[in-house]
Amino acid sequence: MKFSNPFQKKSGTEAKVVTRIAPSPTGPLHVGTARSALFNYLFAKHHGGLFLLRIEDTDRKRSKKEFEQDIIEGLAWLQLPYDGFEKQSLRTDIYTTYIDRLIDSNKAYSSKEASKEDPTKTAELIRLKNPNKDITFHDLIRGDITFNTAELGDFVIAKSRSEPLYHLTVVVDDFEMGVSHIIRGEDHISNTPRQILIQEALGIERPSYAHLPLILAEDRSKLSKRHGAVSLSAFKSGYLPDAMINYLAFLGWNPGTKEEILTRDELIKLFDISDVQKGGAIFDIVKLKAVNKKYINRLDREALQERVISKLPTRVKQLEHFSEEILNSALPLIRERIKTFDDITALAENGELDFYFARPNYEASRLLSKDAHDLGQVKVYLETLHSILGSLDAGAFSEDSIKAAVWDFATKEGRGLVLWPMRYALTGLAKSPDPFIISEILGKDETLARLSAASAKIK
RNA sequence: GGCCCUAUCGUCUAACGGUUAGGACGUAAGCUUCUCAAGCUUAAAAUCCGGGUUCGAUUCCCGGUAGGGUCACCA
Repeated sequence: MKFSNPFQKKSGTEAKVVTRIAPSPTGPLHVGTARSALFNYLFAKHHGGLFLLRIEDTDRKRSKKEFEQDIIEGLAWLQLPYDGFEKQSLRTDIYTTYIDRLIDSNKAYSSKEASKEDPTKTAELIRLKNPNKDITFHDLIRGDITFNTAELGDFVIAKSRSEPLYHLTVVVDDFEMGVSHIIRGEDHISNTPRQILIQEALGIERPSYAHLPLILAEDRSKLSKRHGAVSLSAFKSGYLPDAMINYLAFLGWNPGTKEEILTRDELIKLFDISDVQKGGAIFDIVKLKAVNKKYINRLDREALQERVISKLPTRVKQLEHFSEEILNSALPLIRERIKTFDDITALAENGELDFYFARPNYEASRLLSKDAHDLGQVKVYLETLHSILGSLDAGAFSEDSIKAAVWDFATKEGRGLVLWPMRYALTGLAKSPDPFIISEILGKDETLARLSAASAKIK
């Protein structure tokens, strides 16, 4: 018994590489599935082929529309477009045809057995006649793998003619959709011999296989819910999709280039399935953040400003001097302080951004640097600073000119003794960017005003 | 437990029989405008163990050990 492949016939893609991901919508899109999608995508595009998405929702009870949505949105966020889409719940008739053929050709049989759910009832089950032989298949990453299928028995391929089960639907769909390369997680290795048995019973061609190493949690166990953020959607608010793609691509794969920040086109060009690692890799959020930072550094100013504004708590946006102009000049400073966009919110909540938009509040004694004891002296410094900066041209009130004007004086008196109170007067913070750049951002008038306010605090 | 897969710095990895075992992240120290951040420089840090094969093993083979996956009328 032979089946022709409808997909290949109608699209004339005989020699083409076709890959797919086949998630079941029983949970949100997992980072492991996302990486699987990436590798399938890279492999297909490297070979000028097609990448497909198939929702495996034959288990009606566990499948949820919202999870299907999450999977689709996740792929959209990552910008991994698929060239075809199928949903198994819509394809029952197709599976029935194949089940009938299997039964008609005596490769499978219907059997009445006690139901597993309710042992008092009997249920119909369709089982494959197992030829009980060794199956060896070639894995593009691991080489030949051999299983003795005898221990599998006559396994169940459908609950009834109209209720196909996973192994049957995968085989049928991969064939019907013309999938040439099945690239999936290592946890599917032991499913492969069953699926090959079904292919052989159907007389259809065996696709190529590649089993990806698993993404592991810190303790080297399979990454799962109990290890925290494993849903891709958890990364949408803080991370750039390109950064996620770049990081995921390098988890279990490496092009051997010195550069580790690569564009999508470069990844596609360089991707080679045989370079994929065999051992599992720990999902390292710290490294992900480092990659994300590199991408944030490359983000243009407008895009960054947009992200910053969306992350700022309303409390900060309501500060008296808040304006997008000031925010824009503070952007480089904010950029170098964040690894994810969520860090912006954290910064704001810690009060580290307030000084840009409001006069700081603090006790006069805080104006004293670590080694200083004389507040009266600080007052003199503050007044001197005020007069030095006051003589500067407001139009050229820049980081460099401010620094040039203040530097000699500060060096003569002791930099810490002068610069600490200057910075504190401007920010009210023990830790902050340097006083020169802050003065520039604040502008001449506001800088002078804060210096006066500080010296006024000292009696 | 059966079957299957895997094993290089803490982590991600390079090396495809011959290297002072390289890089990145992280860590430490130093430098750079007071503090912080960023940046730069430097440092510490690995071939799981035991046998083979070979003139020579991170690399090939075998065994052990360890870790992982899988054993549904889920996918």
